Amino acid sequence: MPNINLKRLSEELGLSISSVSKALRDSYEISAETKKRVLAMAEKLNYQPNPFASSLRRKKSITIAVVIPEIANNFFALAIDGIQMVAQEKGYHVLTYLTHESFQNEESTIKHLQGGRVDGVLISLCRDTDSTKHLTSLHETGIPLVFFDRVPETMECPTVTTDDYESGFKATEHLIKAGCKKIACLSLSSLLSITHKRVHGYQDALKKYNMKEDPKLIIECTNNNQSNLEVIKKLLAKKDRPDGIFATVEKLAISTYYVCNEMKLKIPQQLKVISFSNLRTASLLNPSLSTITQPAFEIGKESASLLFRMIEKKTFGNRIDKIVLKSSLIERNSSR
Amino acid sequence: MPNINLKRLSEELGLSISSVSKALRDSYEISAETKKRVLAMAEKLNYQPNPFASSLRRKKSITIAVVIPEIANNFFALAIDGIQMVAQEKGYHVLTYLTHESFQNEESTIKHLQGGRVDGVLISLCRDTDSTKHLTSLHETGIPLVFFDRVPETMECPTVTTDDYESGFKATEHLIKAGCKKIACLSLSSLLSITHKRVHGYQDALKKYNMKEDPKLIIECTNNNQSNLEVIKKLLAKKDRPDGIFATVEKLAISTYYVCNEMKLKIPQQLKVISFSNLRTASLLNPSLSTITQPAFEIGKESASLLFRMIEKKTFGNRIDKIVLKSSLIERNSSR
DNA sequence: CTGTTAGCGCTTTCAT
DNA sequence: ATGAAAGCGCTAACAG
Repeated sequence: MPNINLKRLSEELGLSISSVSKALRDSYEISAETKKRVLAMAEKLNYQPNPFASSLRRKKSITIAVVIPEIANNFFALAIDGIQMVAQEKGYHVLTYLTHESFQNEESTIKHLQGGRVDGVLISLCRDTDSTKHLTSLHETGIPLVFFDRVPETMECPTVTTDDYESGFKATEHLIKAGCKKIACLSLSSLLSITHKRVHGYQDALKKYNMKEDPKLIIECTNNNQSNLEVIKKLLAKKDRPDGIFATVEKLAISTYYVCNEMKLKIPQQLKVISFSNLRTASLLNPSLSTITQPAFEIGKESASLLFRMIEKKTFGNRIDKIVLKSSLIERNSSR
Repeated sequence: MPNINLKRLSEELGLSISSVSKALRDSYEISAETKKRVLAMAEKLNYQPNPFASSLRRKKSITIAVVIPEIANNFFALAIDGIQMVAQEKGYHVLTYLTHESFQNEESTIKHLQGGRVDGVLISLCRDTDSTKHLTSLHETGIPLVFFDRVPETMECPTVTTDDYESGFKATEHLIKAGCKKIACLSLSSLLSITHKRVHGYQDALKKYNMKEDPKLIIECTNNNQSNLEVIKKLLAKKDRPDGIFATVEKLAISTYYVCNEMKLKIPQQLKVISFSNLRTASLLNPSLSTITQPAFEIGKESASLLFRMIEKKTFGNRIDKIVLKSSLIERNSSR
């Protein structure tokens, strides 16, 4: 902890503590002359205000929290980048919490945040979240809360998402047009808004092209990578294996690549794969991969901007913003 | 901010504030009976302590800061994952700051942290850092500081790094053994410990195999992606272009892939590339890529563990830890 | 324009 | 075993 505080500064300057405080906050009550002296002395002694004293008194922390399932994930890393950019502009600090897809972690994190440690919370739900009690409880304490990407489906709240349904539809359509007759869909969890909607788009695309939907082809994966690999392997080992795969999240696409690699299945000749992915180098490393790329950085920026509007009460009364951004479909020569 | 505090709790229970406080901290001065009552009431009213009051009083924040150049970067994302894991175990909060490779940002961030907002700092320097004044200043306030990966070379301090010199040596040797006659080296900045050491390894490998070192083949890149692309393009457009490239950081490898893609240069037939990379899927997407992979997650864990040892004063007096982990060289069929 | 004063909510002696 | 009281460092009325 720093040992040089307002008291010390004021003694050094022969001023009262409050005058020094006001000078430092550039109050109109203080003469330009004094301000200069104070600033100079603060600089000289390398004065750094104690943030806790200030937060305690002013009842604001100049800090926001970001709660996400994981960080070693291109989407979330980019989103955080966008969030940090906005936060930095506003002079806010950013606390990051990882839930590792565990509802328990999410719950306890949110509970801790009710202590007033932050002025606002950005959150992307974990795959197991099936209750919103902790979230409404946080909301009730008056702390602004914005959901991004993985949002609750049964709660009125501000959200920033992408066009999941449309993207799922288009991705599937892409595979159909590329000649696929049997398309599997890898989903994370039916509880999750994103996969739920993406799968719905998949189903409707099949319907549109009069392809019958086979429930066994919609595979709900777990949070265990090993078991996901096995399930995918089993799927692709079948004689009548699918000729197309729609992976609703990047991680499952990577698992698919891995299995194909192991089984010597050629993409796209033997299996066409399309996935949500923010692996920006994927098509550089393998030019035949089609992806749906979310504007992750923009999602981060939009979410943070919305949150700050709420913190600064610049958003009206009980208006609830729902921002939807567009993903981009990057089609490669998978039809070749 | 929460409205339910110790005062309210104590009124509800008919106890004094201090007794309630002690009960919640499980003090031996309080009877088991009372503790139970207090805990129950705290639970019932969903009491969350005000972290600022506590921090102000106890002069500790239960928070650490992580200062890194960027987050949309596989190495740093994984490192943060490791850091968060340890921090979470210890019940600490994690503040993240991005410098975006700007020395100014780094300086002002470090300066802010002198206010006592955190109990310790983990930092990986930005490419332009050429002074350690801000760092020694932070150190002098008594806040424990651990450097990881990008560490200062002119300052006695605890560090967690990988075997950069050896890896650079081996990577270059790999290219030489694969038949390369003219090997270029893409460096980020000579100010940076990691690239400095990696380039040194490159130079010594050339020496060992009696290949003359051409200073024009050691290319110091900038923080501007566009201009890096142009430099690489120019390098590869030459009639006597190199037949091997050693990229000291992942970003430059990706730029290289990109240029090769554009110029229709085949990797590895026409150009062998090896790079530091934590793009775990690289070889999945293109099986001919060789990489040096750093144990990023472990680096994060080790750094955080070391920091906590320092915070808890479990590390002796003026002992300075220097932890070096090993990278792994993943050799692919680039010699074919 | 400057100073005095009363807390913010919590921890921690020190009494009882 | 419990309570009274001081104070962490800062801000914001309110006086002067």
